Amino acid sequence: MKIYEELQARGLIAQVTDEPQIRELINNGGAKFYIGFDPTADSLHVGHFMALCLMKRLQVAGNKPVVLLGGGTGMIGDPSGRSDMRAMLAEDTINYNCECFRRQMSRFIKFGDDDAIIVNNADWLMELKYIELLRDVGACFSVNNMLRAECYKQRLEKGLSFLEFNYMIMQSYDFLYLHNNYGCNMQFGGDDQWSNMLAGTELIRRKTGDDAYAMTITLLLNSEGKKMGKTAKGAVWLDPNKTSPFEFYQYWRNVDDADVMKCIRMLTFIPIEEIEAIDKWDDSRINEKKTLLAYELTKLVHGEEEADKAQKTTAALFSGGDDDSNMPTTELDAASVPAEGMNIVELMIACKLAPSKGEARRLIQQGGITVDGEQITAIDAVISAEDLKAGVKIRKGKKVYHRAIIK
RNA sequence: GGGGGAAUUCCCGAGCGGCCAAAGGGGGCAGACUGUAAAUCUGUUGUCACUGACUUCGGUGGUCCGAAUCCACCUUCCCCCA
Repeated sequence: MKIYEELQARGLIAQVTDEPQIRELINNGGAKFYIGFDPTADSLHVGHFMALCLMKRLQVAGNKPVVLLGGGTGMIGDPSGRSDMRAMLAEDTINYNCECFRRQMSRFIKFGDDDAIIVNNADWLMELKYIELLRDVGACFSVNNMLRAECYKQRLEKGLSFLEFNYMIMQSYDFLYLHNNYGCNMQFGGDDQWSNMLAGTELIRRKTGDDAYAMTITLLLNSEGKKMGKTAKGAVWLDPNKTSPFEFYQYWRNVDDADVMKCIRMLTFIPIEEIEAIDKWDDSRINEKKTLLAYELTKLVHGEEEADKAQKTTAALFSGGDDDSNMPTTELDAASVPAEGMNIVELMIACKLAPSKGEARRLIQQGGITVDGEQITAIDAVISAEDLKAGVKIRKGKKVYHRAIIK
């Protein structure tokens, strides 16, 4: 199976500008393609991960990848598909984020002259002269058309600043620049980027007469149509300091039944034939599928060792083993613990299991707190200093485990 | 440039000068049921020294015994006309 067909089989392809051409190009390793990443945070997330995986798949098939860091476009902020304006980022923050991205990416993609290359659009966008750009590029854009773009729909109801309106032009300019200077003939991106990417191919055609292509990756949506990789607390990050491998593992272990196969297809590198076989498994093996998904992904992102640890810890917690070595742990300062022990409410605050004492009490009153397997019923319960020295296992609700120990 | 409207708690959104820590919904958290799923039902959802006190309704001042509510100015946003 060739790469295009594989991407298709995995359900990764959302939209393409010219299917026969693109198929031909990438199946024969003829594409020099780029994917842009705007440095909106100090860590990559799952959406970025999908793009990086795509990059890898295409690279293996002989195509040349270009990573574009959006040091310049990050100064503007992409309004596509958003209902309100992004917070404007300071230049320092953007540069810092770019550095973080670069470091994380090098774990997934091999950079070098013969491998992937990485560029930053700040290098050319920041130099642009306003009037010059307007005459050179601005003349090629129809405001009427831009306003019709799907990606602005929500924003036209609530308000779109001129700053953000220019994002599409900058992204198009990037494509043109990479086409002229690096021989890029294709752009990939999330499906929300479709309008921006089309504008780029259009601009290249107008300025150079060359054909360039664009293809978008299906956004990873759950069965309710919401973006996956988000939790109440925010995104699921690839940075182990922001989302621990255990949390990462748990996120995927907990996906809805309806979404498991889609995730396995789109996110893992398990061969298609195997995936088809897994898809035929009996419903009673649904949890096996989830475990597989969680393990595979954790392995890809954090490495085999971390994946093993996360899996072991999970087995211990949910199936009654006793390996708690990988559990999130709070080390208490011996001096902060009174000789007679520590109040449970205080302990929960110290472990950040509750943001306020009120909430800690509520959790206890509702029967949501267990210490070393015993449910706590009184809000004035005290955990003895001896127990804390040995380390206690606190469980909040069904799935949150935490260990507290005096160091 | 002219005219009109809006800003409330995590989000949306109600809110008579005192009975407002502020209706309702969403989301979150916990409990029951389950399979670490979904759906459903129940409780809960500002902070603390918790029958009380304190902080909160865009910002700053003011009126009043008392302000989310009234007044002035400021900031931001939306709509209509140009």
